[in-house]
Amino acid sequence: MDPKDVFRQFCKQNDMRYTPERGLIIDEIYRTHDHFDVDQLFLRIRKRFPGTKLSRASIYRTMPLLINAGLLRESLTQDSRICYEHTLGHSHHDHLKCLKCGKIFEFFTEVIDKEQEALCKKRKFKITSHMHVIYGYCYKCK
Amino acid sequence: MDPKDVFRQFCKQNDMRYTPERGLIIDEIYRTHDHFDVDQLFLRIRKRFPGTKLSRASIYRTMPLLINAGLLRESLTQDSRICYEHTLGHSHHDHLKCLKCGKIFEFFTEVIDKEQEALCKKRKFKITSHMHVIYGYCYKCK
DNA sequence: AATAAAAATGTTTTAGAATTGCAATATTAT
DNA sequence: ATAATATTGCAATTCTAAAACATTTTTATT
Repeated sequence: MDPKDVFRQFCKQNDMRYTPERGLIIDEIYRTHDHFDVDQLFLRIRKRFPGTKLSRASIYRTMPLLINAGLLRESLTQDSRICYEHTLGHSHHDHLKCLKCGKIFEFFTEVIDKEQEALCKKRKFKITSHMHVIYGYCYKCK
Repeated sequence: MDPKDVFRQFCKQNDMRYTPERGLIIDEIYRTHDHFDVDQLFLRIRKRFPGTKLSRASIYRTMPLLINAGLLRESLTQDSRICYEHTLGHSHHDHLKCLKCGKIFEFFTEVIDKEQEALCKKRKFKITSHMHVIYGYCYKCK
């Protein structure tokens, strides 16, 4: 399903407007599978569409909307900036982060996932999301 | 082993001074098992010892020292503030965080720990630390 | 004990990301 | 077309964390 359609739907349901700026933001977010922060996204859009004058403020204001719409989630924070990654068609995963080169690798294991669920069930804790990051050195840097 | 002794040792080894302020900070950190951020710690010390005039700056400067000394680690970030928890006598664990009441629960499972190690071995990734937080609603709030 | 050298402290600034206020603009509904 | 309302961009503000710097405290040496 197209993320922009999802957001159009979401806008209708919440008395919000699907604007060109928001469309632009979603476009750029879904153009790649990379993690990004607000400033990087801003610069990427600038570069691709030198004519537009989309402001950082709009991006800041749009992020929580996209999160609520289920299109985006906060990912692992780098250098004190909040990082995001899109969720549609991007299967669930967690991260390995190299402390030397800064590179981020994704991982997923059934075992951990199942164990998480079992654990929460036992504790009567209703999971909505989670964050799991392993820090260390990648095969190149260690 | 007493955390203050550990830090005294650490100071000796690194040409640093064990000052009353640092002692005060360690005392307060080890008085409870709670997670805390710099401001909370500052206020706690203020309250307990109204006479002292320890500054936030000193606490900010002391945190990395305690981390290097192995007494403290960064824990889960709340509301954009860095949170810490002491490590001595506080066995390794991860966190469940309730999105409603804000309460933090600790958990540990052998299975997840082992799986992490296996996964990193396979990928030739050398682990130094990790962060694993599950968000959701606790048994009281859901 | 007195003094010099070094480290740590508190106060005040600064840096930077994120948020907000507000006037201007764009969109929607009538 | 017009009124009502949401969204935008800019500028100003907030807030945490980190310096700068002069002062105080501690240590080492005599």
